Amino acid sequence: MTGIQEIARATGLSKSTVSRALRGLPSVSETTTRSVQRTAERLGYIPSSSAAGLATGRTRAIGVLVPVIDRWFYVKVLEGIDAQLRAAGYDLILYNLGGRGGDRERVFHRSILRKRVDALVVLCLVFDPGEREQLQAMEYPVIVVGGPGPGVRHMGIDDRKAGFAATSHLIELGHTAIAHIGGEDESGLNAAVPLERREGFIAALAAARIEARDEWIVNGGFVFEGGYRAMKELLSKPGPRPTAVFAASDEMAFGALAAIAQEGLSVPGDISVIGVDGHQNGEVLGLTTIRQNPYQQGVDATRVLLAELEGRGHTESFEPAPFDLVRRRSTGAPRPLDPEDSLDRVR
Amino acid sequence: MTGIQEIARATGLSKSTVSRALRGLPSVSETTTRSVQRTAERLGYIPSSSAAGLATGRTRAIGVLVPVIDRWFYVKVLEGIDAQLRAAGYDLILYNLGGRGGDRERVFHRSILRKRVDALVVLCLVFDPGEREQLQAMEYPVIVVGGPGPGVRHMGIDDRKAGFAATSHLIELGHTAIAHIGGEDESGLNAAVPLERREGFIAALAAARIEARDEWIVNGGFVFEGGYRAMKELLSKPGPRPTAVFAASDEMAFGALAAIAQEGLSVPGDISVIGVDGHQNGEVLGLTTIRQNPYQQGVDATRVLLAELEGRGHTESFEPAPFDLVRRRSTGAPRPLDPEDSLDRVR
DNA sequence: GTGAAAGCGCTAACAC
DNA sequence: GTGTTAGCGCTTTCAC
Repeated sequence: MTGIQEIARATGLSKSTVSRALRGLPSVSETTTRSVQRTAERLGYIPSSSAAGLATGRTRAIGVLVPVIDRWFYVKVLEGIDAQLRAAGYDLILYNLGGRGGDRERVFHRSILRKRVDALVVLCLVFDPGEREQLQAMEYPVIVVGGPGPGVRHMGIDDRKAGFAATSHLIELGHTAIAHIGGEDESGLNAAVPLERREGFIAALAAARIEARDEWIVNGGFVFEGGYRAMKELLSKPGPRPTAVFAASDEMAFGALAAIAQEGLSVPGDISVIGVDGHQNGEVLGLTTIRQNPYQQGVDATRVLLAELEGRGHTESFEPAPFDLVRRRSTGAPRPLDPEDSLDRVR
Repeated sequence: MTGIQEIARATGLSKSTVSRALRGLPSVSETTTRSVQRTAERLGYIPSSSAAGLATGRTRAIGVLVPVIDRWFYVKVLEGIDAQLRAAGYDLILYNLGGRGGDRERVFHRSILRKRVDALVVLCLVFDPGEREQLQAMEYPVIVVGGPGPGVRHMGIDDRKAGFAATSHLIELGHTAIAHIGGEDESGLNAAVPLERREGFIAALAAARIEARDEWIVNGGFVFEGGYRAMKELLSKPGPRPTAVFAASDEMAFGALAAIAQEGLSVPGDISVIGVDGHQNGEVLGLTTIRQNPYQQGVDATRVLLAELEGRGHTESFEPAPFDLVRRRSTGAPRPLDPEDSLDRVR
């Protein structure tokens, strides 16, 4: 009900001065500013973001486009973005594609295009050419966190290297029978991350002259339950059993650990497990992992966008985000070979 | 760049007709509507939500206020809200308090109060009187999902009954040495939920004439790691060991299971565990739980708000949301007593 | 340091 | 079914 106008009337000032005072512009005398603020408070003034948005062309809101919400990585990035936005006084509009086929069309055609936001952070999505065109068309800054895609700059770890590092860790421990739980991300939304981690896996094997077995590469869909099922599948296969598993995410690794425990096997005695992410629960569970910092990635991405909105600089590409190996008790050297095998060797 | 005006010019129609056509109002001829839409498409027209918002007083956005993001329950409710909002063409603005002390002030004074949203869904928060006043002041509909608080209507399960049901299940199995992992929600934001579940626990014990032991009520902060630590604490205490544990959330129950496994004890042989929530991972892990449906609660809450925004009806209070007991392998009868005890009994 | 006036892009009476 | 006319509540030149 109360607008800037009423405050103007009440203070005997003009609308413009009130507006300036409310925004804390330096061109207003301190006395005036204080008086305006008091009056605003007293009258219960509530600014209208629509009006301000219309006048300035800025919404002071940033959109975040996520494939699905229910995933550790996305939540952590979201937290980082949110923290940064809060500090800057921006609001966060959440666009959830909601999994496979979760009408991207709607998001691209209706929501995002409404000039609701000043910029967009996209998590782990690869765009089709039409969508890229759309993004280009609205002129605001866009940044992808999490998986590289053609035509859009992105921020995140080098997933191929991460996969390589994880696998190399297992190899260094002496493993040669190594499986991989990866997968099409079940949300079907970004092929890049799972693919690259798998490539790293295969490259590491190749570098050690270990043959990759197709039947030891299974799909865990990047979720706990998927990791569990994938591990069960690996354990139930005829023939030799892998002595180590590289899971492309910690959540899948947790599932794998659950499956292993349920089968009465021990970790790392029977099987070593390594994940990727640095999920906090890994500490308690003793999961060795390739740790990254999605929260920080969210923070950094947001910083870049905010800087651009304020007209300071523009960055076209970024250093890969850092990751490191955290050794815990889920990985160890493989069991010494069976007696007969050993004898074979000795001969 | 392109506004409704340009379309008017290009089609030779008036601004108003274009506006109507764009919104698909029935008072416009089909021919006109189609022509307008084509032209809009051709010119790459992007509507301005600020302008529409200013003119109508509606933003077509709904705010969701969460204590923290990183929690299964909140994420599920969020998913439900989001699905409903998408269907209705509304955007979702996420206000994250970000844990204890996560400047509520900012949210209340700056963001929400900017008329950014038409309505507000609040997850599990209890407001202080000042905040309630604020909420009242801005006239839009508010609904709380998850924990009852004074002065605001809410939707969710009866947490006291849930706690009672969980504990009763353990008692029915024959347990009398029952511990509780609950806690101040570490985000410090809503006392109601943990308190009520604990009350239910105590009431169930009382109903069975079992004495509640203070040292068997421990704080798990509603997170996995907290559940783990709480369980460790319980196991390390001198004196008799509980034969069953009621964890106030599944995430804490998972942590408890991890701790139990790590101590070399068996479930439910040595200790039974029951949780609350119906977390999907509980299926794989075999966790008995009091299942609720936060997704649906999100959907329902949003429906109520949208209905009110469209002027159809207003509901002041709701039936408690349903829950049910899901029996899985984490609970069972306690071990028969020790021989000597049995002898004692026999005598 | 402050004010007057124009206008951001749309919607909503009200006419016709 | 379509056009005309006012605003919605702010910001922003441009004056003074």
